[in-house]
Amino acid sequence: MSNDTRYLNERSLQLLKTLVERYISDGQPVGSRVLSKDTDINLSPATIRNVMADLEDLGLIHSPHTSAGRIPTVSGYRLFVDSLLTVKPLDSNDITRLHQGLSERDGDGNMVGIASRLLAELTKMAGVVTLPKKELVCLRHIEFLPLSNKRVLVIFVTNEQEVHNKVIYTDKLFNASELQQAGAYLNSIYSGHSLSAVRSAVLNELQDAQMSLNQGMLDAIRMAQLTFESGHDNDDYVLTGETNLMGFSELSGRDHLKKLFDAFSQKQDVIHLLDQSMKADGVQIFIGEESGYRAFDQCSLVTSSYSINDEVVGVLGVIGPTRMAYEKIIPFVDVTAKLLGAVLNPKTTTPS
Amino acid sequence: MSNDTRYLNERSLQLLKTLVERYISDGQPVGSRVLSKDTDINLSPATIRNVMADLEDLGLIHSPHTSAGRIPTVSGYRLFVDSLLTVKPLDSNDITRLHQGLSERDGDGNMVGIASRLLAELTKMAGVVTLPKKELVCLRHIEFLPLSNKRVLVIFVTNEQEVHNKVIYTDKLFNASELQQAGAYLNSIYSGHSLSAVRSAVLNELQDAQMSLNQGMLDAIRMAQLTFESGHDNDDYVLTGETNLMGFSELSGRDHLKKLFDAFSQKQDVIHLLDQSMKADGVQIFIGEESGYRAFDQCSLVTSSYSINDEVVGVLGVIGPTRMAYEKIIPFVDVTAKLLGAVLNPKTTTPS
DNA sequence: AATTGGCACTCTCCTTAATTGAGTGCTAAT
DNA sequence: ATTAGCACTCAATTAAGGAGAGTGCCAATT
Repeated sequence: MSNDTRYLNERSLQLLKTLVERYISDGQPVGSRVLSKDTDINLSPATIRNVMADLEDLGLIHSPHTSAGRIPTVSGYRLFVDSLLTVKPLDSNDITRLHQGLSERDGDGNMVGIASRLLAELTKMAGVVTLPKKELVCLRHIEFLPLSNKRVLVIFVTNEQEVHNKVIYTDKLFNASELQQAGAYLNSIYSGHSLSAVRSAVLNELQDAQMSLNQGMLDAIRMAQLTFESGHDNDDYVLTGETNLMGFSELSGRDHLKKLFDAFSQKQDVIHLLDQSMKADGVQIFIGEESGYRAFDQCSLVTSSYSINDEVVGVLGVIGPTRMAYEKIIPFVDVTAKLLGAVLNPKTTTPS
Repeated sequence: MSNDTRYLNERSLQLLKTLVERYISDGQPVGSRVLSKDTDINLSPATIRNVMADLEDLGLIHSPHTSAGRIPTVSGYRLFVDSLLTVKPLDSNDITRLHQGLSERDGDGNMVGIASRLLAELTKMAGVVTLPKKELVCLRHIEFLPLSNKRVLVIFVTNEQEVHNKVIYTDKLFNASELQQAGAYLNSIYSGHSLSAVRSAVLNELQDAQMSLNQGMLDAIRMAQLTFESGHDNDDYVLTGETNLMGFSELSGRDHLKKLFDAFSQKQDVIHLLDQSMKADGVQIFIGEESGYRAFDQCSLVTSSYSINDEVVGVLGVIGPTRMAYEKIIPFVDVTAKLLGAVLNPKTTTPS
């Protein structure tokens, strides 16, 4: 199972590379004959068979059955993406679409959702984007509107332009102008602070119960507490384009898709997987079983963390079949992550 | 093809009813033998075969092939839902879930999205909800925040608690307090008006160019125009739970699902279909080909319009296989529509 | 020593044929 | 009007027989 290139000469690697490329584009096990024609090295099928036997011994390829061609194993894919892949520059069409989508947003929706949709739409696979970490999301503006029955609609804006809203239940009845003052007060002291900073500051204020606070301020802080008290990020990520996965024959093994979609709605496993790639920055790839979750056995996940001001705040990526065009997807995910980071940054202007 | 009950005696109808029920629950063509055992009328299979032959002549049922049982035709289903169906009272669990979901909203999201998700989740099919008509959505609050590069983030609240946001591009640079004043001004004159009223009022103001307006007011009105100028409702409906449809074997005829999902993303046909049921109020049902769109051949659509203050403003519904449990879905859609209407109503308190 | 042609072998896929079984329609008996 | 009986039809399952693709190995070639 060693995927060390030491044991392989140039020619074997070249052959492995074209084999993987061929399998990715055709989806059929590739045999010695087609490989002999496809590659520029002129070798007879027999010779190629010898090489392939070696590659199989190393665990890089295997045949589904005696008389089929070979397909890459997970290790084979791994070697391919790590050492053999020639990444293509990003399609210029895609670049424009990305820029457009992330800067001119026409409809409702936050950037995270938009990014996810773009990933899915342009790759024709599933796109996933985690919500930015609370510690690094900063509050820009908060506002309260009265509803019936002591309920209050809270609207708050984070980072550059992410709008959130939530309904809270207050202890007493407030009128519109009281709420407006509360909002103004909170804006004056907390605007620019991270959400988690606001949360702990609020808790402190309430505990200390300083006499320097008048009733209105106390009410305001109490409302802030209700607003930020616990996960407004129940849904830790936004996943779109699941239906794109239906098109791939290798995933349509009946309950395979079912399992996959179940995993998506559990969220548990996906979150864990995405968390892993939070640590490293740059593009990371999970191929097939590497993820460790059965539901993703036939899938690959290409992720990249995205950052605000050089601090990693979230992860985004693409989920598709193992047999995906890595050379295009990798730069695509990379660029998207960078653009999303830029557009979320509250301090810089978005690149035009 | 007459589905007039005149031509059928009580017994035939009873038989048709149990046949449809049986087919809905089992998904298998039902033959004379099972029908003879299932129904309380004691009849031999032979007799039942005679009756079935009659029903087939009337176009209410048909066999897929010589030696299979019978399945209902579209007309058969139609007669069933129109005259034979015994609607079940709504499951009490579902009622609680609906109430919870539509009153306590914990996360982000607007009511339309929430309603759609509830429909999908509780019926295990696909849920769809159109956005309320602009003419009847009233503006409650509007607010502007500065972004970089002459861009302005607009946040506005409609009806009771629907939060929208949008980025507009202004002609000149505004600072935060200018924008705040503009918001205050617009709130004072337009709050409580319908969106379309605001739009036309704004246009008038700009054309008249009355001297009674100072520069700040003009700027405010100009921004209102940018905000409401054209469809912020590009996406005319919210569809969720598409993936639930994957589970139904009768839809999984390979490209059948593909066609269906294509239709969903086109939106065109779906919108047209939903518009039709906007006219009537109460629950409406499109069975199979009745919809007129090939993609929905194997689907039924159960819809109901929803109203604010007795004015129909939108439609919501459920999409599933023709073979669905109408007796449960119909009241479910009905209730959901009423609840959504209530919760959107800006003037009343939501029912606890 | 590396490469190649030749050949037997294996295994999937496709087609054809035979068997089974569920359900019908018709007819004659009740 | 209902029912039992019976011949008939047709999908679904199973079995068997190629056809085709690709391999592994060995001996011949460079």
